[in-house]
Amino acid sequence: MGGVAWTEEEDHLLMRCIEQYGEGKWHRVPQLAGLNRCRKSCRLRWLNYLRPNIKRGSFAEEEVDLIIKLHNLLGNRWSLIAGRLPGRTANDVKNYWNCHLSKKLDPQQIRNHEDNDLNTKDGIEILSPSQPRDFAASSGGWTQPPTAALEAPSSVHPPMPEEIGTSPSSPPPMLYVDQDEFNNSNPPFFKEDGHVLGDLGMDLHFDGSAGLMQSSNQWDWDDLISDMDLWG
DNA sequence: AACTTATCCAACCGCCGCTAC
DNA sequence: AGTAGCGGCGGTTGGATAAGT
Repeated sequence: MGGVAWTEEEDHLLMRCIEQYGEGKWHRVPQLAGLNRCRKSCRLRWLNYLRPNIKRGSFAEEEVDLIIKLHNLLGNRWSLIAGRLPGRTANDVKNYWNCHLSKKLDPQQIRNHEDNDLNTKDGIEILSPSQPRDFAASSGGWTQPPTAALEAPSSVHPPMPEEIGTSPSSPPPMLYVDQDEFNNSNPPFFKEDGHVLGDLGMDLHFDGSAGLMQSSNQWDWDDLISDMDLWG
């Protein structure tokens, strides 16, 4: 393996420690469990192998399908993708992608898959948010509508979740969308007095002058991006 | 049977954001 | 405001095993 493999005894010690003290406080786990492992190794071993209800074995067809869709939406955000696959870990999903899908699916195949599903829905193109982690610093963020959105108003641009609602000073989440698209759209934009009421417990407001949508409350942007999948 | 190559996947590494001080 | 410590994440590594020659 890539590193020193865990022994049965080590697994036992770790499991007993978690049972006794619970998850979290990983910095204390090696000491509490009497393990000669770093906090990260303990956490990883627990999350990827020892945790209850972990599904092992090959991925079902539906799971693979979902991985492809979610990867299209979320990029390499394996923990988020894994969150939508009960019993699967981020490492599992990542490994599966790297071993199977990234090789078997060339870009054109992935594009075809997207076209058949949710990426071109009612003329609204959902772009993959595969932005760099230092997106805000490198591009100045999206506090102003990006030029591309103005030039291509039919696009909806999901911003990076990291840029949204992560601190009190963060601007509210926004979607840039053309007003005609908004006015003529079927779900996912359920309109009511200028507000957009999806089935996600969100209240989105369309600002026609700015050409953007904005939420009136804090909500999980990752869930929106993921749940767009469910609107199909 | 022996060797080489490809594949799989558990584990490690380095970085990031958050929080407490 | 600056910093250290922490949890968490994604990328990469490398050993085991399967498949091919």
